[in-house]
Amino acid sequence: MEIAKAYNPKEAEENHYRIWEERGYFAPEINENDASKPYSIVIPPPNVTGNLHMGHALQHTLMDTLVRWKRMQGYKTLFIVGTDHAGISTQLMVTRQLKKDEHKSPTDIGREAFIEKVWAWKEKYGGEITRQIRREGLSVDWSRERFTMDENLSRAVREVFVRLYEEGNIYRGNRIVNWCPRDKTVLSDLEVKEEKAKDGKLYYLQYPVKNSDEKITVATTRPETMLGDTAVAVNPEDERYRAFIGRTIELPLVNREIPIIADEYVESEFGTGAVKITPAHDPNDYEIGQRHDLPQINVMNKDATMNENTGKEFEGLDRYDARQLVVEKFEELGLLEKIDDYDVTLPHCERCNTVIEPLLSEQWFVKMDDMRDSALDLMRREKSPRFFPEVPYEKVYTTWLENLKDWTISRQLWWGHQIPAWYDASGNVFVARTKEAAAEQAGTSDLIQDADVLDTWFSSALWSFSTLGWTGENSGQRSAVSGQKDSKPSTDLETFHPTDVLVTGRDIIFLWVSRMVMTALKFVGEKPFSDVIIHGTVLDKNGQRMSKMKLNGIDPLDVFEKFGVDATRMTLAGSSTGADFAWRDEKVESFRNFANKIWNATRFCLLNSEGAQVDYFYINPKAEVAEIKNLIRDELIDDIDEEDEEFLDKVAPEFAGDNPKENLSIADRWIISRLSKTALSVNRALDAYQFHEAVQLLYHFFWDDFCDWYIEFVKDEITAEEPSNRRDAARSRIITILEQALRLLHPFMPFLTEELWQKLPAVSSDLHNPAYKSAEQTIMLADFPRGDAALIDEKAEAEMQAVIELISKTRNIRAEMNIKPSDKISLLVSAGETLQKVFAANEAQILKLARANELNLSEKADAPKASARAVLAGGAELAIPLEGLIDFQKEIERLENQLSKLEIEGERLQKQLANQNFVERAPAEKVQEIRDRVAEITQQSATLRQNLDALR
RNA sequence: AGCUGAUUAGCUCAGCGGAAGAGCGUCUGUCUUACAAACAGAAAGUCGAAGGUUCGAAUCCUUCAUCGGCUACCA
Repeated sequence: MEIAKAYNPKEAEENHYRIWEERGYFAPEINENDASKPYSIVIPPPNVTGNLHMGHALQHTLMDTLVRWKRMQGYKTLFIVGTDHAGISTQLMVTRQLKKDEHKSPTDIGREAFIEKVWAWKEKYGGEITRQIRREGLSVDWSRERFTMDENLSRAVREVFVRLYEEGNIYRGNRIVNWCPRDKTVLSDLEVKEEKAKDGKLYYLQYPVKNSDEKITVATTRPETMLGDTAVAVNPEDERYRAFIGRTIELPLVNREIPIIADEYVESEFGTGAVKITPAHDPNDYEIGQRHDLPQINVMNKDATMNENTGKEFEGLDRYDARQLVVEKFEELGLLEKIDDYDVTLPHCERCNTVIEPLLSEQWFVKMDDMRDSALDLMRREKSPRFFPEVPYEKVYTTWLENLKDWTISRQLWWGHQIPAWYDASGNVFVARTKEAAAEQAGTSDLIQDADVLDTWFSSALWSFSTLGWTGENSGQRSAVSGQKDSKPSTDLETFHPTDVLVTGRDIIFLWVSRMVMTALKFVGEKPFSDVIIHGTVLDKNGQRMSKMKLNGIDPLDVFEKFGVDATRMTLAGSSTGADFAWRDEKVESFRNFANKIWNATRFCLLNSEGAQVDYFYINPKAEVAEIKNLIRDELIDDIDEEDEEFLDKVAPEFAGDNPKENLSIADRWIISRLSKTALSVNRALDAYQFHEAVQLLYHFFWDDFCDWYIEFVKDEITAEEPSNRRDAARSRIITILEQALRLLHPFMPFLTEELWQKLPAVSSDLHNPAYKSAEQTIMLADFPRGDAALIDEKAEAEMQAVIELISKTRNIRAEMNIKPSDKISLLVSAGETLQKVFAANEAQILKLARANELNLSEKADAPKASARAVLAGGAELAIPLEGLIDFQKEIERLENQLSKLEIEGERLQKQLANQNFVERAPAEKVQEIRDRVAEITQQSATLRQNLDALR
């Protein structure tokens, strides 16, 4: 068989995905077993305009690993993929494009034409992210791909909006909101991020008090807002200002008389203790304004220029120019007391980084109280969803919910779900599922739809169920949208909701996770997912966050190119769950090397595979006997008495036993035991979402146990030139173990494992999980090894350990005594009867791996003085005669070194045993364990001392 | 300001009550018939500091230090 000397990831990555997809392996329908339990994950929908970054690659890897693992276990798996229309980002991008290509703004071409442009743009560029998802190897069901603006999902949005409105949980209100002057839209609190201003200043302005020479100084960071001041507030307890309360300020520049009021909100210690109040431009001032019934004077336009309320000098000026001018004017008037440097953090638009202007505006809001309570209730009652890691995210989630405020959902954009509200000529509002329904309510079709669209996260909040056909399209059954309370949910929704686990970053716990919980509870009546995995952040190699600004981002596609997708996936899955980690190419490199190791181990097996086949009974012969017994018993049908059973016991092994499957060597039983333990542990680790642990287990099983020891141990047998049953059995055994290992690795390394698995002799769909019997052969559908506890063989492991120790200590002596690799040596080993047998059984391997030409076993070896020595476990001793080669002084040092290490350990343990409290309180096994170890140390030390004496 | 997380070998990180691990790097050998992207061997850490709980602490508690994250406020 031709097989390349090194693994080339590209080939495997190009070949298999298309086949997997075409043959429908990703769709749940591939599962033929009606009794299969469902397992579902919805992908957090990336922005349709987006490109894959490391955060995606990480969460995608984790999700795909889980889905592939569960699919192989026979679950009916659905991995839902889709994209988000990402209102602001997409609109920004298309606007930029429009400007570049046609030198036009959206308003130049009008709403309808603009939206057409966005759709066209989406068709053209929106596929990028989905191509990248294919590149990652994600086993998502493309036949169910969704987009948040699909008709069905849009219907779900309107349905939810109308229902919330009808019960009074959506309302319109005039409030202080976060306004982005550049995008000219309102933003929710979560779309605003706080950033330190570069050179913040605190301006001290003096306001003259009417009918006096006195002035009150107020401090402000935004002097331009003084044009909209309608009061000055002080703390009622503040002695300094008590006399001023109730008097009047003559507001400079605008010549308006405003009152001096008292309010608890004002902190006397801060600034001057007197605060200018601008109810239309500050949330706190707004509150104070409400309490004192102050007028609200809006002084800004939507683009943050000053408006007509500010007078001729200011009108039309940008907010920062206005600020400058206000300060100058105050200076001219002699009313500018001082300007201090001041650290101030300002809200910025998450998308365009413009400084947010708080202003008063009419918007749509969702009242969250009821939904919030049910989410909190779910957590309290069922501790659901379960967060991984639980600390700190459960608390983060809960605390946020407890302090939840109403959600601003309208956006002054064109790209998105237009709000299903219509106005008649006199401004009455009609909220309905369709324009027709609104017209019916209104009694006229002369209606204008609300121009605003909904927050992108409004549709994302419904993702867990809107993608599964909540509006009825997948079922042929009646739609949930008909408005009839008794309508039934669709099949996908019934089967796959709630989903099993959500994998996401911590930045959207509030934006998305919590809202999905709330909407699913309300509209489906159940939680959207059981578990939430919060993964860490991938940082750059200096531990900094990756960002476009800093240009320190690492493009996953570059990494795929350089090291392969599988190596990248292993790197990502191998990072500790939930913890941030610094990206290092060296890490991927080591997994690239691992992939190559797997490739070459397989290559070795394949180069020696004539006469071999994958057959699980080679590593579990008892299972074959049991199966044959079952087959015969089934044939006999009628009552089977004890005699028959005895007969079966005798006959069955003969049917199975015409080959040497039963003749397992110590090394065979050892590797089978290791394999079983590994499989058990990998399953356990994945159950607990401990991906990195599973990765470590697989890495070390494959490289250390399988490659470094097992292959070396059976190499001679497998490469024997003469064909024989024995050789075929050995070849079948190793290839069967390899095949099991490939299955275990597949969820992490899908491409490599499929590529190699397909090359193995006699693989077929017989190896599939029973749920996929009629599918064409693929490792994707192979049964995931559960690990058989009955195949764990502690005796074989201990015996193999003794052999490994003998070889290792020999190698150690060779290296330390500078014995040339080509020089053969003799091994004199003294050991008890049992160990002698073990060593004898592995003589050939010991000689080969230790580069020795002689293994001399005895109860008590009579080694020449000129020998290098080592003590072994179980009271055994190794001596290597080195006449003429040995440096006695050096050998003495070696032995003294060993002795001192043992003595240090021995002393520590002795001390522990001397402690009455320890012996009485520690578990008996622990105490025994230490006693055993002390006994061994004592024996080994004695031997070493004897050897030393002999040398001196 | 509040709440959180981290601090373990030169680097990146596991381990989270029974006594120190990995990968990379370093040093020494080696083309030993799958793999030099490899093989064999070795060196390297009073587990941030100080107290406490415990028979026993890297692991639990308290305080401190340094570095992150989140939330809120900021006239």
